[in-house]
Amino acid sequence: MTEEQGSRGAGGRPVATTHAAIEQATFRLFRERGFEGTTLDDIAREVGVSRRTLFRYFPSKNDIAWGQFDRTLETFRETLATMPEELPLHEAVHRAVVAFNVYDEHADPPHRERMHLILTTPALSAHSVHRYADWRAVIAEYVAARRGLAPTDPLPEVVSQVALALALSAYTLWLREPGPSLRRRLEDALLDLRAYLA
Amino acid sequence: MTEEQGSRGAGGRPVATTHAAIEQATFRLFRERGFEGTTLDDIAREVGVSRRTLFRYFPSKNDIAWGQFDRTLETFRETLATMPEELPLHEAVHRAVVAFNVYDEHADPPHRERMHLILTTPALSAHSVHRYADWRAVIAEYVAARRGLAPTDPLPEVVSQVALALALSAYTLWLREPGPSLRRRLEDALLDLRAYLA
DNA sequence: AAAGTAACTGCACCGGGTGCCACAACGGAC
DNA sequence: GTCCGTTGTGGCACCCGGTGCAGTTACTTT
Repeated sequence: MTEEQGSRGAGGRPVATTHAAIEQATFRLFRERGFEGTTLDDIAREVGVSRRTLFRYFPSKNDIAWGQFDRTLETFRETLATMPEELPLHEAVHRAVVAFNVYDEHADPPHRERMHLILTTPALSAHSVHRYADWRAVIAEYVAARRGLAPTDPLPEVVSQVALALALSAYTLWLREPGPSLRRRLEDALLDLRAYLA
Repeated sequence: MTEEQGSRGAGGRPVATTHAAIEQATFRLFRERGFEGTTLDDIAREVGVSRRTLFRYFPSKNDIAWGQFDRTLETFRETLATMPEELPLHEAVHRAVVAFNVYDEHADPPHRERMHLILTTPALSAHSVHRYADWRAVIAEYVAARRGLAPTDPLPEVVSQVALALALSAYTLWLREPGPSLRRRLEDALLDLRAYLA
């Protein structure tokens, strides 16, 4: 449930809802009526707040689907930071990516439902570019730090783009049919790439 | 200028404009007022048609920026199809990607301006996911055909995603500063990836 | 001149998103 | 208990992209 309201500054009107509550109500509606079939008025009514208030919690309808992704990015950054220096760069990045994606397997709403929604809804898959850019920036920073480069240099750019490409392939295949685990899909994607380039 | 109106069926009111005319007027306005600062009413006025008519030529404001991309995809498909069978798969894909992107270097509006607009405007870079998906599908089909797989199998999926990743890296670097040519950037991206994985 | 046809226009409407301001609900000071 | 500062909420007006529909315009054919 991930309680919110930690360390609320003194005074002021109490909040009427939480990110988590909005997220859950929203997913419930998306499940029933689909993404396009659900208006922000519907969500506001379901949550019990005004439409205007929704925008104080999420900057757009699209963003609700990603929840507080920026929070989990912090975890990702830490995971990368704690990778042993001895590990080859590609190995460190790969392990961190796997750890990051296997991590919130039991999130709420469930990982699979969220990713399925995102990857099959046109508006969401388009909007997600911005979340992916944030994710890539984390990788680019790590690569740049380890190689003494700027995050805007060629290598960090290429590595972060390719890492995303592999992750997206893995997710697409994983969501299409309930065969191998996501972890397995991620491993296989890398193997396929290596075999392809060899 | 790419004249349109080839083989117009008999009868009916003549067209009031062309895709090319709309594209040019639009880029002029984007250059002056920016993407967000330009409304569809502005464009319609500039072109000399009604707002409603714009939607008969382009499905959305975003799509104007890509022009008739689907046409150029046909070229891409043919380029791939004529690659020698003897060439290793990765080599064939790579050469086709390079040829495709160096091809319309002298397009109108200019290649560089278009790509800069697309990659720096948030709404456009998000929307472009759909064009990229079309582009990837062409690659996936080729890979599938050569390997006797379905386009939805792992290898075609991974290869098309990675090819896009490399292309996007190359474009990003190419647009950021006027150093090496786009062709060079594409070559280097692949070299960087190989070095990274080695 | 009339009929047929294809494209354009105008209008009403929907939904996401924003700026602005008034108001509600709390805690603290006295 | 009252007043005050604080902070989130609510309502409203408005902008803009996008769609459905119905009517009109301009050309070709017979």
